[in-house]
Amino acid sequence: MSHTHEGRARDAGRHALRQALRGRILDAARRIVTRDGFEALSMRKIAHAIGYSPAALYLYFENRDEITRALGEEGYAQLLAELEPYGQIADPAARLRALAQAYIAFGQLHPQAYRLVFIDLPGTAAPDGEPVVRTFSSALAALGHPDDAPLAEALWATLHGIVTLTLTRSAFPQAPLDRLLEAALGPVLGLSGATPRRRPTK
Amino acid sequence: MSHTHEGRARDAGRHALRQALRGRILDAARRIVTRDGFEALSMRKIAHAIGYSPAALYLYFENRDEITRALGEEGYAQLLAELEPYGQIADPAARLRALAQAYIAFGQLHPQAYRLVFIDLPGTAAPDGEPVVRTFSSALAALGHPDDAPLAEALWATLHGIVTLTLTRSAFPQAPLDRLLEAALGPVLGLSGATPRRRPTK
DNA sequence: GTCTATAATTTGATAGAC
DNA sequence: GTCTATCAAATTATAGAC
Repeated sequence: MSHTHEGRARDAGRHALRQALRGRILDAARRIVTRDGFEALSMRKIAHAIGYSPAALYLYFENRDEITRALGEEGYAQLLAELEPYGQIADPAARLRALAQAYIAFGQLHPQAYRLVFIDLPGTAAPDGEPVVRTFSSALAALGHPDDAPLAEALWATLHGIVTLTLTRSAFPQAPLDRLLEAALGPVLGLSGATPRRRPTK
Repeated sequence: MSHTHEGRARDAGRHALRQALRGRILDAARRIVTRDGFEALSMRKIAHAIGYSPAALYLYFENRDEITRALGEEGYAQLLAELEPYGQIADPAARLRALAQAYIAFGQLHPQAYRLVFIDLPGTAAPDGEPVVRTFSSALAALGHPDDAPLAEALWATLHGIVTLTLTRSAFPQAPLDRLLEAALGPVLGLSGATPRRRPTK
């Protein structure tokens, strides 16, 4: 055991190198998934992408699953990070609208990442509830729907449905996205007569 | 060429036998997908299940894709058939509610079929719009939302989101399903004060 | 029509040399 | 640490005998 001062320093160096290589492996894996989808990911392709042999990967990751799990957590964190700034908007209606738009935009911009996190990988059960739902919950509370968990989950389902249908059904949606969002959020945002952009009755 | 009377009769017989075997192949394939999921489907397993060699399947189907395509169309038709009776309900609100419940129930009862149709297989672009959307559209029209295509698509997205999140995220939903549905449909069904099952203000 | 045999790939993972 | 070589399994699909 190398528990001298020099030993510790050496260990720290090795650790940093190890982390660096783990990072390169994940980078390569992410590129493959982003470009060709989750199905196309294989240990061989990752190894080839970083100029190593397939066997070398097993020095840094237990197996393939550990790599995909890391990618999934990364993607989920990225989504939350993307939403975060919009969660700061003061006006509740504007906040909810912006969050919903950002959620859908993430799905459109990173379709493979979205698939990976919400379709391909088993849902990592969060301890204190899905963070996405909590984000929407607080916006809903500010809108006069305090602690309306069902509404928050329904809203999430709607956004998730819009993203996934867009990803998998070429003919969806027929209507423009902002009309869809309006239809989905309109009722929540309020208000009988306050529907924006109503056609004049002629 | 056997274009005699007897020849035609023989052809008809062969055709019937051929169709019967196609049916047995699809039955076996459906059982495999239903039990183990789309990923588990292989030509070998189908062949083994019906007591034939893998090569024999290629006499009845061009390739694996033709089989999965058939399964997909079948599953979609099954969903529509399941919805159909509820589409006949006279009262518009009851009709919409029943359709939504039936849609979700289908997803819960046939999770692998639902995955196959709406996740695993590329969406078969229907010529005159998604039949599911048309079903909801007509119910919405009867509810005072005539030709509100965005609303119908948003509703479909919500139901699709509920089904797929239930399928893929073990912790979804937290709220009971009927509360979710209420939250999703409440605004569409009407009505400011008409929310059913409201808690007494104490 | 059906089967046997097999080609051509691809995969995850490991043993052992260096 | 890294690589070469390889195992053990799968897969779709086809050629050719019967």
